[in-house]
Amino acid sequence: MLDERKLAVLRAIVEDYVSTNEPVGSKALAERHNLKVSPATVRNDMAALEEEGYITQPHTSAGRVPTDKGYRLFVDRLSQIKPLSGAERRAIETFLAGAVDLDDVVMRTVRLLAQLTRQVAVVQYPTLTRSTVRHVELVPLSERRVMLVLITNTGRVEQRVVELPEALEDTRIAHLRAVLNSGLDGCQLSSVPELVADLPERLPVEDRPAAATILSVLLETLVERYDEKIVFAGAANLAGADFSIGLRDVLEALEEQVVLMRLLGETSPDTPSALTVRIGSENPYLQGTSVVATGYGLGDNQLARLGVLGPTRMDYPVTMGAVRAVARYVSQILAAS
Amino acid sequence: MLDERKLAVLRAIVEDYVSTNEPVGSKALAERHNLKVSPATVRNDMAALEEEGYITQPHTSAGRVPTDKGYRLFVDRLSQIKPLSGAERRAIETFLAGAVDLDDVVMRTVRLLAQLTRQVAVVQYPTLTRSTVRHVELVPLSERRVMLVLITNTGRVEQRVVELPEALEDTRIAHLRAVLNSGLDGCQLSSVPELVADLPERLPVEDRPAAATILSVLLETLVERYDEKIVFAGAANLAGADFSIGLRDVLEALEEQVVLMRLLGETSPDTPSALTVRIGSENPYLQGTSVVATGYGLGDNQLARLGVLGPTRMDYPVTMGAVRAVARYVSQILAAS
DNA sequence: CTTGGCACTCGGGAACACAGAGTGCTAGGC
DNA sequence: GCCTAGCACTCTGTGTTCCCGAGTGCCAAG
Repeated sequence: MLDERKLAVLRAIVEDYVSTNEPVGSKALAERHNLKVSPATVRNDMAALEEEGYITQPHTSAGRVPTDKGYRLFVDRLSQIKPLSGAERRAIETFLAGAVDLDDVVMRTVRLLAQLTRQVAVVQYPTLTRSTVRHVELVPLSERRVMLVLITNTGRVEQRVVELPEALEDTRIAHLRAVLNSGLDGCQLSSVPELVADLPERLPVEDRPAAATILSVLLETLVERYDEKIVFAGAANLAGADFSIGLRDVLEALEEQVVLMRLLGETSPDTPSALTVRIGSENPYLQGTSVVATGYGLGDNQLARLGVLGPTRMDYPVTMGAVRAVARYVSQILAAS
Repeated sequence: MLDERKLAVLRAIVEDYVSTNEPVGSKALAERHNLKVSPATVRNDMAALEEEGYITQPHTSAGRVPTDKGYRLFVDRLSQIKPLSGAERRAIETFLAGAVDLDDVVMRTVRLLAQLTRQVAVVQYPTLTRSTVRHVELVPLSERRVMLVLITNTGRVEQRVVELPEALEDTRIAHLRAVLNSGLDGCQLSSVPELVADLPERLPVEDRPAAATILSVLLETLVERYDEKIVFAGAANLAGADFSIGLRDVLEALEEQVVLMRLLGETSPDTPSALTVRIGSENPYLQGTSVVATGYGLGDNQLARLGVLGPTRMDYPVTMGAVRAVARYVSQILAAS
């Protein structure tokens, strides 16, 4: 049905349309790419491609524009991910290496990605769920108040102030701390609830109320952050772009953690570092936009996702290259720290 | 020069223009506000106001539009800050009260302010400079690595991983921790550098290298965050608005911490809770926009600033009311926690 | 000082024509 | 059987013209 040349025509249409933002006609196409056939032949192929739903014309007698289905075919079979230049790679490396803490890593990553792709970049904070406990700290603030600090292997720190039901001496807090640490150190966060279930029973009876309070806050901390923090940058890049939906809708979506979360999608367990590309209407949450995303994190243990959001008319090979590269580098940084 | 009626005309022009977004003519003006004079008289007054530079006409024979100078006079002398409704106040209170930690307080505040004003809201994190040390914690991570945690009276937590020059036993870390806390507890952050200057000398000589390393990181933490974190929300509200400069420029400015910082301006030491209003060209960093900002924080000890950014054509009385109210409530919340 | 009258100006929308790009179709050539 | 050249057709976008109406400034009268 679609021979080699028709595919070449489709590829040429996508490339031209992406770079010029204008419907591409048969004549210009035959000239710019050396297809070695006449415009008339190209027109026949275009008619076939349109018949199959890969391209469409905005109005009679304008050039052709790829449909979502056309972009999909392009991404899946007609294009190759474009690797970054050496200069870009070095720039990424040095820029990310300068980060001082997790906040800084995430912030730098999202800015970098936005700048590299000239799109809106979205980065999810490393999820607690699969990370492990590195340390639990209890800091007495006053007689009846304790600060609970949870440190994970990704460098994330969560803290909560806990109001105790009764005063607790420092030595008893120290004991509790020791018990918590010996029980939880190195464990996956997701397994913490089971591990602490019977903990109060192993304590002296007079410590149990305080321990129960602290534990309930600890569990809350785990649950609350299940739907993770997520940040974006590069909104300025939306200014020029034209979406089929309103700019306002896109900006609103960007400020909704939940929507962003769904846009990034889920990491497939078998191929954690694969790139996910959702094109236009394939995207259920924000039609008219495309999302390129991937998981990142420590080794195979992908902790979170990052990606970019842009108009359907996007340079997919370049964008995919940038997303993949940034994901790799930030994973390295996380592993090293 | 400007009698009562001319001022009334100016006020009417500002109010009408803000609500309709169209140049306002003499006839409509005489009708809508009962000025009890004829359009012709209004025209004479308008001519005088234009002569003085308070209003201008986009083109010959269109209505009049306030100039920056006109808005300035309106804000200073012709309008009253509009208090929020009871329902709004209660909504603010309950919404802010639900915050779990400092991040959450700031996040909720900025969203609230954006929603309330339908503009872009900007909130600076409470500055470290004037806040005080509540606790310093050293957490041994491994033999040669320690996590330094700094907790302030505003609930802010800063953490850094410190690589030690040599292994250090837990008991010696505990001792160092005790020394640090007894020396710094309750002190203003700005005075920390002096306080720790001679600290290594008071320690056993074998602890000094480690102590020096830890202290240098501690000081870095203070300095690094001097230019504070700052967040915004409500970018979607820019979609409808028309600035004299490009939307892209505004969005870019919003993502630059430094620019945001300058936009919010500085809190005057004598009148810390006063509202700052910068109108259009008065604003050196982002012409064509207006900024309404104020300090907030604990009592007279204003810690940081918050405000909104919008088009020059903005409902100043309402916006000022919202900014003032939110600043008060968030100050309360901070004081209580 | 205010008011009604009046001529003037200018922006914006409607109607219109036109050029240019692109198409589909058909007939002829390899 | 596929490719190509030619041709008539169909759009969109742009530039032009025209006209209406809102709004003004000025003047003379109350």
